[in-house]
Amino acid sequence: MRKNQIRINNERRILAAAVKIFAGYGYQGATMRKIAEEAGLPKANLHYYFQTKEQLYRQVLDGIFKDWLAAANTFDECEEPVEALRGYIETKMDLSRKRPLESRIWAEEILRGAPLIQDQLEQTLAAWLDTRVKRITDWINKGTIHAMNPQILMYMIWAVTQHFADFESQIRALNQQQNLSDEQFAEAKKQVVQTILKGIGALD
Amino acid sequence: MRKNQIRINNERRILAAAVKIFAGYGYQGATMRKIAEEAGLPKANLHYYFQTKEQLYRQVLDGIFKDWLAAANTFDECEEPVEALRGYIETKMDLSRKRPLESRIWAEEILRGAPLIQDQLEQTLAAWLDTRVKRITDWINKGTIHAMNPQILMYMIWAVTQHFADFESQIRALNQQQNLSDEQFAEAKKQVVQTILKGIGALD
DNA sequence: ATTAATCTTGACCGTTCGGTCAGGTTTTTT
DNA sequence: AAAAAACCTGACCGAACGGTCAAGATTAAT
Repeated sequence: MRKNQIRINNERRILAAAVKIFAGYGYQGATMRKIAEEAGLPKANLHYYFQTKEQLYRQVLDGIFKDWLAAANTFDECEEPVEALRGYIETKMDLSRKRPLESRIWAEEILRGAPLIQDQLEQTLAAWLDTRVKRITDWINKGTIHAMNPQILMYMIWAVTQHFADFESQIRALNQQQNLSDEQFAEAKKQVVQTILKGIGALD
Repeated sequence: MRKNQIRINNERRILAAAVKIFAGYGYQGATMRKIAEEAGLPKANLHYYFQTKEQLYRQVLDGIFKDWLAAANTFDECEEPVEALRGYIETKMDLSRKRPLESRIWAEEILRGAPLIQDQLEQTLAAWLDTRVKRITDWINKGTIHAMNPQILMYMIWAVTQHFADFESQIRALNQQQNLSDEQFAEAKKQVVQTILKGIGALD
């Protein structure tokens, strides 16, 4: 069942190029020509490995979705809200720092109304969210954090952490045309964690 | 200098249609045909009022940018951080609720690297941010709120408030395929204000 | 060594894109 | 009422799009 090495290599090359181009131009703005150029392959070759542009795009989205869900590991492993939420927020911040392109592709897909991943959102992501909501509800019932709507808390965490990837160009324009340095980003990460944890009453 | 009423009417119609189509499909995905259809005018007529697609898009962006900046009125008028920030956050939340299309167009523009509005970000928005940063710094020096990076606080506010417009389709998928009701949105608004104000030490 | 399977690619196709334009109609000015 | 200005629009254009295909090159299986 192991695929030929040639296929493995070329599919990886094409997917990597597709991530760059989709992130930079959006689904409609990305063209098979640009992706082919980025991958260093003739356009017809792309259609040999991926029949259509939409199919290629779907595979890119699938990869992103898996990273998305995997980021919750720390959340699940820790008992107390401070460790669990700090770990989750930090992991999501690191993901925004290391894979901003993927975050932007995801954001654009949602922005357009999630035409291709609505099912996954309603099924997989909804179930994923449900189990985390239950854990947060437990914390609230124990009085470890303030009473609140757990879903809205998750939205806030997603919004803030992904903002540093999705709105990178705006942040750069407001930071003397420089991307955040590692030090600045570390400061941002710390402040985000601190503000949210304090905001929900998990600290002090 | 007053323009003909015909021109005023048609430009408004076209701009309204353009907002819908640009928000729904993105800049590249939007076509002059779709905008013309939405406006109920022949395509050639659009080019009579707006020479190019890019020019039409620029005017849409300009309108959004003005609303963006105007939302800071409460922020400027209030003396104390609790009133000022609560007012600003609530205004931004209301804007997300009432004009989600505009928020999405803005988000997509930033996502693509702000190719058309980089200058405005670096000039106007940077100056705008600067004066608000100074006010927040004053509060910090007075000890009214915790020590922190004011810019990052603003990023957090923007991220969270705009998330409810930009990621509406994701929120809907996680809310039994229903958009947030007025009651749910009011709850979200309250929780966002509460979490941020508490998070920066402005409450208790 | 031969066959079979996989991979590669330039040339091509129908469609749709943003944009143009000539010529007619309507509105405003005189 | 006549002239001028503004407005309207079907038909058209070159360019670029996603996708196809036949024929050759390369690799794997026998």
